[in-house]
Amino acid sequence: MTSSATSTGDDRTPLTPRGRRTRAKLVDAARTVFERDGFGDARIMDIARLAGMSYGSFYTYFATKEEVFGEVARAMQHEMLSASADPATSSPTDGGDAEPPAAPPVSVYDAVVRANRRYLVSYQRHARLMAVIEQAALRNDELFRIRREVREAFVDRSTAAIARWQAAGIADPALDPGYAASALGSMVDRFGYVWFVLDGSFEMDKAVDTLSRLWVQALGMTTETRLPDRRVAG
Amino acid sequence: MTSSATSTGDDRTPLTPRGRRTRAKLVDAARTVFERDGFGDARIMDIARLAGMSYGSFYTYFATKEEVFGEVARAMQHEMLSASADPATSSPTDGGDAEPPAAPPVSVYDAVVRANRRYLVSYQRHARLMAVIEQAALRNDELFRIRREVREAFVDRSTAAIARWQAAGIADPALDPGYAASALGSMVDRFGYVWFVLDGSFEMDKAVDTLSRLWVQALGMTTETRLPDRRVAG
Amino acid sequence: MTSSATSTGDDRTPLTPRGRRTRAKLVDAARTVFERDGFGDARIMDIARLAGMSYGSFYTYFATKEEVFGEVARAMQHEMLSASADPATSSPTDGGDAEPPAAPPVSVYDAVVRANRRYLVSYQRHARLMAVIEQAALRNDELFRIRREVREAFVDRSTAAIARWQAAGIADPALDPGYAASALGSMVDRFGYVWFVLDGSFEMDKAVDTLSRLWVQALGMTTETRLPDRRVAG
Amino acid sequence: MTSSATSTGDDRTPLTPRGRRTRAKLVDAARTVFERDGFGDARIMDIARLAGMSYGSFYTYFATKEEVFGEVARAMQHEMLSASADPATSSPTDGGDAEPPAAPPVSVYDAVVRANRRYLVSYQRHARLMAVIEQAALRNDELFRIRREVREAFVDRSTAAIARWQAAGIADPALDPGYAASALGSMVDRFGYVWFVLDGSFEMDKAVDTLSRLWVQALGMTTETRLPDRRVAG
DNA sequence: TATGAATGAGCTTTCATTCAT
DNA sequence: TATGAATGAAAGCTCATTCAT
Repeated sequence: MTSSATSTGDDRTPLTPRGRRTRAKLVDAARTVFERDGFGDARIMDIARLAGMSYGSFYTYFATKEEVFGEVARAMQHEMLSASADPATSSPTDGGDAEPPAAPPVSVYDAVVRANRRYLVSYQRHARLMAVIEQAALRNDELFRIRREVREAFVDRSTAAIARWQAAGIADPALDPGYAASALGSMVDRFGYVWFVLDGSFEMDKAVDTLSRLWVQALGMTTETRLPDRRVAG
Repeated sequence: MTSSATSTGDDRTPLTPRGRRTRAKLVDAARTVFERDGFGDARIMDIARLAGMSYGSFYTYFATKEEVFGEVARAMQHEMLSASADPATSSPTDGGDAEPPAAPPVSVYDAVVRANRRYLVSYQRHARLMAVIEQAALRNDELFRIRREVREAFVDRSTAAIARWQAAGIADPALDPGYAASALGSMVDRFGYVWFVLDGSFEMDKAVDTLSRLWVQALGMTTETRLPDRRVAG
Repeated sequence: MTSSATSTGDDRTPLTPRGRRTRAKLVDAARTVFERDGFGDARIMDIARLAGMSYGSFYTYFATKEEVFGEVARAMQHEMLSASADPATSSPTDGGDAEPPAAPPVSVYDAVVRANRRYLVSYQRHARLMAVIEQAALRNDELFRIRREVREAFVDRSTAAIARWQAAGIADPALDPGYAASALGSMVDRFGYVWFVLDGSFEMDKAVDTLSRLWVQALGMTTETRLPDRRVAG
Repeated sequence: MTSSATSTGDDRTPLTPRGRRTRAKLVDAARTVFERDGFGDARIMDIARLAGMSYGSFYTYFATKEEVFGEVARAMQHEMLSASADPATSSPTDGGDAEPPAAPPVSVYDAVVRANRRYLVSYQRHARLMAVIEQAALRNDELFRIRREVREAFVDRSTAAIARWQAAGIADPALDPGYAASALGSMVDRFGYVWFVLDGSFEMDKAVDTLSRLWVQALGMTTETRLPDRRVAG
């Protein structure tokens, strides 16, 4: 259980539509079971039973529990990643899938509000599973690596934005952009955890406003500070 | 008569000094093993062996694996709690055990710096175990309760401080103190996790400075803002 | 009307030429897999895959793994049996399929040399499979019976020859023909096993010469002893 | 199942007399079960049940089925090896354990008779297990190596004896001693197999006499040929 | 016929916990 | 108390065989 969550090389790819349906059912069921029980306590039999089949069928599609978990985890990480674009890099064309086109933000605060709301909404949907992945990553090298990469992708975007704002003279120049990005990213991330996993009681609009206000003020800006012109900063 | 043993109803409570020593060895060993392997993968046999005894002896002192884990967890939470006093409530008399007496902070920033440094230093020592407890808490009601209580103790102190600062007119009155305290507490907490558990590479002085600066600025203060007079606020 | 299918009661008997070809492919593949993995570790799936078909198809032709193994075993025993004719009973007309007609042997030694060479050459081709059958025969009554019958056919031929040579006054009369035939048959048989299965290093001509020399001398003859007239002995 | 039958490094050596007794019971039971079912079909549960305990206890003493099999196999190989001393190397002092001191053999035939009888008696006791080991050796490298070493020890002794007899002018100089030793060893070995495993019907005295007579005559000697003086040959 | 998905008996192995000494 | 042997519930995984298409 220490090294890898990838396929063993046995070709278990289903060949027929029926097989694909069955496999999808298993992945769905696996997600539910992992959310409920965590990785270690999840039972293959529970997954199969929830998917409405005998446990032997699980092995028609996956060699190990790790394998199906890796699939569930990768799918979720991808969703989280695409669901949250950093305000500094977001542009009118890269909005999320189902989101209605909105007017581009003019203030830093507006941009941060949008990003934080998206992140928290996404977190709400995935909270339990993220906690489970977090756990599992501590004992599985591949998951650990994925976990770090995802985080770094997030933080790198913020780091660049902060540096840009410092260059534009609107953010506190005394702050190290990397440290600050990591800290502020942690703030939102952990707030989501406390809220949705530890069952804190918060209200969405107020949470988004508070986090966003803290975010911009922490960097030495106000809720009125306007976004700098990207063409100048880039 | 050195072995003045006090009898209790619980027959697993060690009565003699020798028993107490043996029990302490087991708790130490358990902590090491839980840190290394997590709760689920920790084996009683490893704990007993590390404590230098046969694993049958474990059951002389603890009824189950959960029991010893609870003890390890409680001990750690206590250490964490006492090691980190909120800057707003800290006074010259409630400093940590071995800490040299320092001049009382005059600025909010100084107070926050002290608290954050203490928290991070403490986190460094307990990082792995905290991650393990976090994990276990998701599946164990008592641990979950402990976890929330500790967090609330932290947050409550910060909440009170923020409210006080708002009342004193030095902190942004638009912020909900509870939300802000939770968010900023999350920031420091999660930063520690990223640093010490996910192996981020940071440097202590810079980390403390950045977190503290973000903290006070987020609340609408500066690194120069002076602490209000407690006698007025209380 | 090329597919003149004859119907039988056994619904697994292939009726069409195409079916017969498919079946033959399975038997070939089975032999390869049994040689490589033994009976217990051979997997139906490997057999089917090697035969170039889905493993469900296997059951169109064979009801069980035992069944296909029995077929492979019987085919091999037949090959071994026909490949090695005892020197005493061989005549110019019963030579193997592809063997060029040779002058009939005049000495016992010549006849034994021919038989032993044929046996060893045949053994070389079948060594692994024979070992596998030997193994399986210990747990399967039918295979066990086949195994004994084949052995007895060999030994009976030698027994008769030795008795004839004793009657002709050229072989040691103190020997029991049955015991001697069994012992000398064992010698050649086991030599083949050691050579081809246990990977002993021998050289064909020298091995044949040594075994044949030992064989005739053991019976009290020399490499010069001439074959008696069959008409007299018969 | 392909590589090794050695211990895993976990120390499962029993520490108390009770443990040693239990372990011995398991080894005995394992031998019985392996003889009856072969290696592949032997069930840990059957072994434990026959030893009169729960199957969990098996794992107190052995990590795997391979491990206990290796122990059974090694014990048997050792018994076989010590039970059969080659006539050429046997001296009045190295007789078997329980054998009454006998007058030293004066003829080659006498010496061969003794060795063959001992070998067959020993084979009779171990026949089934030897067959099982033979099988298992084909799929386990360590057993395969042991198997070859034991065989080579046997054959080397005979090879040396034959060479000595050739030097002394009493054995056929046309024979390669190594080939001849391997062939004649195979003869006795396989005869035992046919007799005791395939249930041939033979009678001990006659079998020993026949094999011994064939042995000496095959080498160009008679039942009267006297042993050469070892001091001269050595 | 051919396919490949579905099934579940059957096995190995782990390890928390109990118990006899 | 301390020891370490004994126990068996639980789980993972394999693969021969059945079955729907």
